[in-house]
Amino acid sequence: MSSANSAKRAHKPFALVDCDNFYVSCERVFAPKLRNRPVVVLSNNDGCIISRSAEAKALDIKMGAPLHHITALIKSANVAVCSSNYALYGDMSERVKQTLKQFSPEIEMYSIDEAFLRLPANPELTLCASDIHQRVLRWTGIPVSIGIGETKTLAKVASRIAKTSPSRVCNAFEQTSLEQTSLERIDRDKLLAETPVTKIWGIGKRHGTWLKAQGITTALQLRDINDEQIRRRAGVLGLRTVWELRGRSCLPLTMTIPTRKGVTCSRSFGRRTRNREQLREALATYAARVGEKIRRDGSAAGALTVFLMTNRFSNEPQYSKSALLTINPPSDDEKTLIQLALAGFERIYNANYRYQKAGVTLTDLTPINEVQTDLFPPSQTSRAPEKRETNTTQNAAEHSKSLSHILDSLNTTHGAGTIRYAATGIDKPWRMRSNYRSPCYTTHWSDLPLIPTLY
DNA sequence: TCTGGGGTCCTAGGACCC
DNA sequence: TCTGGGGTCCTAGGACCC
Repeated sequence: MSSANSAKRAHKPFALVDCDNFYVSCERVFAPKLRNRPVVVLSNNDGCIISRSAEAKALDIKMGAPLHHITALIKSANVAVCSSNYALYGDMSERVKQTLKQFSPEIEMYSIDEAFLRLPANPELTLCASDIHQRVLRWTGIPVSIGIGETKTLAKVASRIAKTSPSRVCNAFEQTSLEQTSLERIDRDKLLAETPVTKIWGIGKRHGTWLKAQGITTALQLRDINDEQIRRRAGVLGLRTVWELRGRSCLPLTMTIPTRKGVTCSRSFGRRTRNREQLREALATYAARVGEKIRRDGSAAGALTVFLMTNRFSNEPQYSKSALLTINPPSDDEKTLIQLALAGFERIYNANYRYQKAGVTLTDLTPINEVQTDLFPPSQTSRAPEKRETNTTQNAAEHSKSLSHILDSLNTTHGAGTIRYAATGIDKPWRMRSNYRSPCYTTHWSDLPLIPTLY
């Protein structure tokens, strides 16, 4: 089969730069005592493991393992445990991005810990990748692995191999027109043969199981599958993955941040609750938070969804319900969003269940300055006495909107939650757990690391 | 007692409307 | 001989990603 060789070759290689054990690496930058020992970072609510150091992986601690399942091992192996600290990780991610921009203006931050780069065609690709590795490590303290290929999917495959390579680089780009000088270039068929089909970007559990049933267990076999067969089963997305494995680039670099379709804030509670007031407080809090997010983006929401659910792992009766409310005209106003969330809550609340999780989603987002105002506002059609009243109503709406922005600036300057609506609660007994939280070393003045005086 | 959160895209059935 | 059909909205869930 020569499809890999006959496929049209992309002009410039894609590199995937992937931070190693990113959250653990961030924690280690400012806490050297965490180096050379097993470390794990927990999900929100201190629920399960979402990042592991190499030492923790060696202990066979699994990704996604619930903390309470491995408490004995944590203790016996002296594993350091951190709650997640997204303010720190987001800031470190930005530093990595700024460093990578030195190497190519064509960069896509794909996730908090991964970036695709389009590198200039260069006979010394492997050397260039080593430079990237060195500089990111020196400037940010974060170790990265780098995979290179004709397509994003091939770069991903290569980056997985890079993780186990001493140089942390795997170059799978087939350079025909350029002089190949690197000794590290890998035979791509061999690379694909070593990659289990379930490790390919875009192939999840379900499709992986089906492929195995067809006798397809490696990336090499998937690359050579019949187009129609994969399209029928996995749709155009599956077909695209196969073409990408053949070296035909279907997924371009997206350098502009796509406008978001929706924004969600949802949390599991510290403990299950059926308490109406607590649930209202939680939902008001989540509504306030999504409001903050869209105001930061300069968007207004045209719809709000609120949802409640019971614990899916328990034997208790299950209940999961959502309510969608339209916001007309679209708004970013905190008070409006809180009121709608609470109205939605009243539609779905059932006191017979204990709830584990709740959330608020905003959708139909439009730029705030493009929001259509009402074509026939009451003030234009009503007579004088009513006119005064509607003006008052409109003023109240304007007032409330600017109030939201004042809240934002106060909370930005003086810390989150400085000023907030009383509906969001005071004690918040439903709040999630976060018992092992590290300081916000890089984003809070009060958390700046201090260097002790030595004399 | 204890099992994350935030996304995108797709499908599918029922209600409802013209 | 014959039970229309095409659109949107809502809700729910599946599949995938980090």
